[in-house]
This record gives sequence, structure tokens and C-alpha cells, in this order.
Amino acid sequence: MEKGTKRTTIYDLAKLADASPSAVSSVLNGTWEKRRISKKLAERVLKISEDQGYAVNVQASLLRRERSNIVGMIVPKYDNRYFGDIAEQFEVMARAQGYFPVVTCTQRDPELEFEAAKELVSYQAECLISTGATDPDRISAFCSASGVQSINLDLPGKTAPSVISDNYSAAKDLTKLILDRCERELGWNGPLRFVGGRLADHNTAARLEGFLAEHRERSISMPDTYVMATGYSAEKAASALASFRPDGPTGLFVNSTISLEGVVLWYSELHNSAEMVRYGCFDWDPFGAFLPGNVGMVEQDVTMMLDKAFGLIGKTNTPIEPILVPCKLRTFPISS
Amino acid sequence: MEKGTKRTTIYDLAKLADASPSAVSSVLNGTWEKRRISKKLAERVLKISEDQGYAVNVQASLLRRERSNIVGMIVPKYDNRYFGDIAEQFEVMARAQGYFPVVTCTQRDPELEFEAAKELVSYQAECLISTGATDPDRISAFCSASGVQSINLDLPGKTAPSVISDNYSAAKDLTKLILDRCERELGWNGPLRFVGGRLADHNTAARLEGFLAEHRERSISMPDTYVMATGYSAEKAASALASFRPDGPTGLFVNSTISLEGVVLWYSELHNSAEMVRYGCFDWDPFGAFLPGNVGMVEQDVTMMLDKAFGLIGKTNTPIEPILVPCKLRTFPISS
DNA sequence: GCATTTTGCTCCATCGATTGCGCAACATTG
DNA sequence: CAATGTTGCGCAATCGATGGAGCAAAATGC
Repeated sequence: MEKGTKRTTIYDLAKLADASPSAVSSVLNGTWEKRRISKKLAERVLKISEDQGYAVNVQASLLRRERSNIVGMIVPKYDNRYFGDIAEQFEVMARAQGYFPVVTCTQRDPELEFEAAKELVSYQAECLISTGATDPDRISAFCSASGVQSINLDLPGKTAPSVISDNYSAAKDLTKLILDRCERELGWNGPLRFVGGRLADHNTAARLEGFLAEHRERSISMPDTYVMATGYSAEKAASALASFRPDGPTGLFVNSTISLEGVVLWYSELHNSAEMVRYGCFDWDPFGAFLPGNVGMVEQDVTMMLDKAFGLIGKTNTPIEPILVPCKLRTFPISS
Repeated sequence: MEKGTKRTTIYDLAKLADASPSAVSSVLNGTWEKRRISKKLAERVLKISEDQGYAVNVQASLLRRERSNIVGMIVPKYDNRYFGDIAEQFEVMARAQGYFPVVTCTQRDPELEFEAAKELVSYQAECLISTGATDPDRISAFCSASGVQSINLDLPGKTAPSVISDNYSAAKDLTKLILDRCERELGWNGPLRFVGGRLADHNTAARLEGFLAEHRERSISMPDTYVMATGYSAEKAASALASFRPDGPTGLFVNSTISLEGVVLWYSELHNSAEMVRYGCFDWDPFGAFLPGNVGMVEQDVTMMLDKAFGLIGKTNTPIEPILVPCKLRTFPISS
């Protein structure tokens, strides 16, 4: 059992089984019938291998083989359900298709993103999915120079195929929902405030467009100060709202669950005037339905996005035009 | 730039730089000064390497080297903030210490857990951290046979060092908080109901002990039916509570955020009688503070747990007695 | 000018698994 | 009994990076 510090190799097993390393190798990787190894020897080898706690050295194996079966993914954070779902479902789907998934989290740091991408390429990943990368094209360029396929998820790139949510339509629908509820429940007609996200981000920009379009269709004019794209942080959202104490009905379009944390904190400090506030959030969280004042959330369709992304793996003639995936709008009754 | 389908190797770079592969290798891995390669050649090689989009073949490199620098982690799910934090902080700390982190998610499936552990060992991981594994000892046994260090996190094992939360004390404190608040706000003295988790799990068992101990100290007797360890699922928690329509004050100890989802759903359907219900949850979520009826949550100290776990890496004389890390109790004012 | 040191590189074995090729031993056919 | 076929397995090259050993050329010492 104990091998000191060295790991067991096929050479060790070969000695114990009184066979050649090549026979052992073919038994362990399942090609023994093709190589006409007797069942007797195969069973002997398997037994010894289990007794010794043998684990193949993937480094050596991959070096010799042509394919690595590794698919890499980079995600910015694990701090919300959306990216958590993506990572988890990515792993499940990858395994189901015989891939070895490696997910790494890059803290929204452009340099770390690039370093992580390089690392995954170094591990001979066959494909790299960049989720919400700040600079997807830089990663795509590196991958393409290394002959590795890259796919963008959640943020479009110009040089690799992309799968993204239909942010515009979902934001427009959510805006409609919030405005309708404000009208029905508060007798108030907007305009809503837009809280969170970064204007430079493609997704925020697309959502803001949908938000503005819905207002335009209703001929509601939008004051400049109502757009508060304060970034991805609960504190920033809360402090942007801090000075705002509504004296009548009001409504908010919240651009991420992390911003929602700040909004809810602000909301909870309104006390009496809170019942005149309605909001909705672009992003989903299971506790969202129970937050007072929350009329609905947009849940991105992670399963479909990943299906589309996996559908692109191995393909060569992929469209550069982003593949848009519809979102699901969840509406909540107002909590009493 | 384009190399057809093959990736660039040091042999390709060597030809382009008119140098030997070993010179190229030493330039790229930073040992060139030690190996007395001229700065001139080094710069030439680096330039060419960048132009070619070269990425080292880690497979080949690790095969030759002695250390892999890979530390593996398995986590059950990414569907709550606790495991998300663990994965994220693990990656940050690992990188800070020069390791390459590989995290994989095993869906609470014992077989997948073991397979994932084997895979990480196959990748020559130097250490494997099993988080919340259903059968940590099986993984430890395999690792030890392969000469790989293993560490248990969040769940104790008998054959490898473990770092876990002090579930008993935190559960007792949370129970105390809920009982105190029930008494103060509802004039009611328990007993509380215990919802969620699996009794066979070490953590649930320890929490239940703390829960019962606090009741015992207050001489509150506990009916058998009040312990509803229905597993880790929102639906199961909700359906276990479905038939329970409190006609007076009541209180719940909720054993995980996933069970809390079910509890909150149940709570939201109580309407008028909801104001006579108080609950607290063992686990933390940023939206928890805003859920009506929630008096407090236990936040496990992920940073300290990981610090302790990293402190064990590379050590040989590690204690088998679990290292207990205190939790943080967050208390919330009742939302109006 | 010759011996010695230093500089700057190359050669080659090696890590562990894989796989085309080939070679005995045995079985079958005529 | 010779010719042919089949079974069962081993040999050795290979994947790409690494690093100890060693060798020629340049620099230095006397």
C-alpha cells in the first residue's frame, strides 16, 4: 500500500503483475481487448491496480494522447445565484458529454482573467468559455493564436462566437411590469430610476436601452439623474440612493442582485414611506420573491445558454453575431 | 501566427530563434540566468514566444518536474453563499500562495465525489480539500494510498485532519436568540421546531444537540415531531410544514438557506398569523436580514476556516481531532 | 603565448502512458 | 509434417519540457 512518497505507476504494477507496462496500460485504459490481452491477465492487473490505489498520471497520458477532453470556463464571481448556476450546470453538462470541466473564478479582474485563460490553455483545454469577461476579445485572440476554441458567454465578443441573454427585451418587459404595477397599485406613472451596473458594460447598456424604450413608448420623459449605474456593489447602490427619501410613490429598476442588496437595505430604512415603493430586479434570487416591494425579477435561462454554448464546441463555422437567449420574467404578488 | 491545428512547442520556438530547445525552455521558465543564457538570446526568445502566442504544455512540464502546485477542492453545490464563498476564497488564497486551484462541484453525490477526487489525484494534485463530503474517509483513504494529502472542510473525517465550524455552540446561541425573541416579542416560550438537514450528517447532528441543549437548560420539553430533518431541499421543508398552520405564537430553527427557502414560502402563505412567527437560520444569505420574521442567521467564518485549512497544507503531523472555528451570529431587528 | 577560468550554449536522458509493429507459441488445415 | 492462421504479449519510439553534464569559444591571468 504505502509507497513512501512516490505514486504508483504502470511500471510498478507491471512488475507486480509480472507483465509489461504496455499490457498494464491497455488494461487500465480499456483497450485490452483490442490489443488481445487475455481476460486472465486483465483481471489480475485490475485487482493489483485497485489494491495499490493506482491513479493514472493524467499529465503523462495527455502528453501522449491527442485530446485532453478539458473544457475550461472562467467566471467573474461565485457571489450570486446566476454565476453559481452557470458553474454548476457547466460542470454537469461537461461531465455528461465526457469532458473534464475546469472552472476558475477571476474576480472581475482583467489581468487575472487573462492569466487564468493562459493557464487553461496551458492545461491543453480544448475549448475555453469566458463568462462575463471584461475583455473577451483579448482572450479570444490568445486562444486563437494557440489553436484553442473560445466561446463567450453572457457578454458578446467581436472575434469569437457569443451566447448572451436577450437583455434588451427582458429589461423592457421588466420595466413594463414595474410601471404597470406602480400604476395599478400606487396610481403613479413613473419615470422609474435605474440602479446598478456599469454603462460601459454591454449588458448594462442593452438593459438601459430596453428600460428607456419602454418609457419612450409610454411618453414618459427620463431625467438624467435617474440613471444611477453605480457599478456592481451593494454599498455603492445604497449610497447612491442614500439621499433619496421619496415623499410619494416611486419605482426602481435594479440591475443586479448585488445592487439589489443595497436597494433593499435602503428600502428597509424607509419605514412608512416604503409601501409607496415598487421595484424589480434584473437577475434572480430565490429569496427575491419574499422581499417586500419586489414586483418581479428576470431569471436568465442558464440551461439554454449553456446548451447553445456546448452546441458550439467543436464547430468551426460559428457565427460571430451573438446568439440571443430569451430570459424568464418572474412576477411576484406584493407581499402584505 | 497560425499553426494549423498544432500548438506551438519549444521546438518550434527553438527553430525560429535559432537556438536549442533547452535554452528556450530555460528562458521561458525563468531559469535562464542560472543556466547562463545571454540576455540577448533570452529577449529574442521571449519576443518570438509572444509573437507565436506560445503557452507552455503543463502536461509535459509537470511530468518532468517534481511538484504540480495543484491544490484540488471538491464542493457539493454552488447554490448558496456559503459554498460560493468557500470556492471563491479558496481560489484567491491558493493563487496568493502560488498554487493552482482546481475546484469541482459534486452535487452531493457520493460516487461523483469519489470520482472527482480520483480525477484530481490523477492530475497530480498535491493536496485535496474535501468540503462537505458525504464520505470523507473514503476519499482520505484513496488519497493516502496515492500519497496525496487530504484535508476535510466543513465535515469531520476520522482519517484526515478536519476544519469545521463550531456547530454546537452556534446552534445553541441561535436557539437562544430565537427563544429570547419569541419570549420578548410574542410572550411565548417554545419549544421551537427544527427544520431541515439530515440527522445522519455530522453538522445537523451537532446543531440539533445545541438546539436541544438550549431547550434543556430552559427546561423546555421537546416533542419528537418537532424535529423535522427533511434533507437539503426547499420543497421538502415546505411540504413538511404544509400541514402546520400555527394558531398562536411559534418559532423555527432552520438548518440551511435551502431549507429557509421552503420555510419562507410557507411563511408567506400564513398571511395574518405570520406576525406570530419567528425564525432563525443556521447559514447566512445577504437577503436574510430583510425577510420578515427572521430574527438572525449564523454566518460561518469562511476566511478563518480556509486559513486553518491552508495552514495544514504540507504539514505531516496534523491532528485528527477536528479544528473548531467559531461562527458569527447575525441578529436582525424585526422588520415592520 | 600558453594555461586556466568564465561564458554561452547544446546534448541527451528522463518523467509515465500510449500504440504501431512484430515475434513467439499454439492451433488448425490439408 | 509443413503451411497458415490465431492468440497473447513485449519492444521501443513518442509526446513536450526539463536539467545535469559537458563542450567549444571567449576572456583572463601569468
